[in-house]
Amino acid sequence: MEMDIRISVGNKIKELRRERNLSQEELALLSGLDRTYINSVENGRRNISIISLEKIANGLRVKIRNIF
Amino acid sequence: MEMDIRISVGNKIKELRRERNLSQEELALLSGLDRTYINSVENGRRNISIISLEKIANGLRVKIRNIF
DNA sequence: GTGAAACGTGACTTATAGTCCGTTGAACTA
DNA sequence: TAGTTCAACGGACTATAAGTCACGTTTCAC
Repeated sequence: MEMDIRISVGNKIKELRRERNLSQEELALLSGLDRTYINSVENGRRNISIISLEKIANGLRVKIRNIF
Repeated sequence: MEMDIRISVGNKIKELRRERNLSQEELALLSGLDRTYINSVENGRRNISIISLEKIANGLRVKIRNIF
C-alpha cells in the first residue's frame, strides 16, 4: 500500500525545515503563511495546493521537486 | 520574473499527455478526474492540490516530481 | 515551579477546487 | 454535405483547501 502523499510531503517539509534550523514560525514568516497552517501541513492534515507548496519551497530555498 | 506555477504545471501535463497520445478525456478517465478539470489545469487556470496532482501523475505513469 | 519558546489541534469563515451539465469551433473524413 | 473527435470554455453547483484564532501541551532553562 502507498504512503499518503500528504504524509510524505509533510514529513519532507519537516525534515528540510529542521535541517535549516528553522522553527515552524520562522518558516511561516519566510513562506508568507500562517504558523498553524505550516504545522498542519507538516502533520499531513492538509491537501496542499501547488501555490502554497511553492511558497513553502521558497521559504526553504529548495525547488518544489525536492519536496516529492 | 517567475513563470506562474499553474502555467508551468499545466504545460508539463499537456506535454506528457501528448507524448502518450492521450486525449484530455482519456487522461481524465485514467486519473479519475473530470474532463473539464483536466482542461482547466492544462490551461493554467487551476491551483491543483497534491492529491489531484498525484492522480494525474498516476494517469500519466510518471512520478509527481517529473511534473515540476 | 514559573516563564518562555516551540509545537499541536479543533473550530470556524471565505475562497476556490473539482463536478456536471452544456455549447462552440477546428480539423478531419466519408 | 453531414458526422466524428477533440480542445476550450461557461454556468451552476458541491466539496474542500486556505487562512486564521483561541487554547492546550511539551520542553526547555533558570
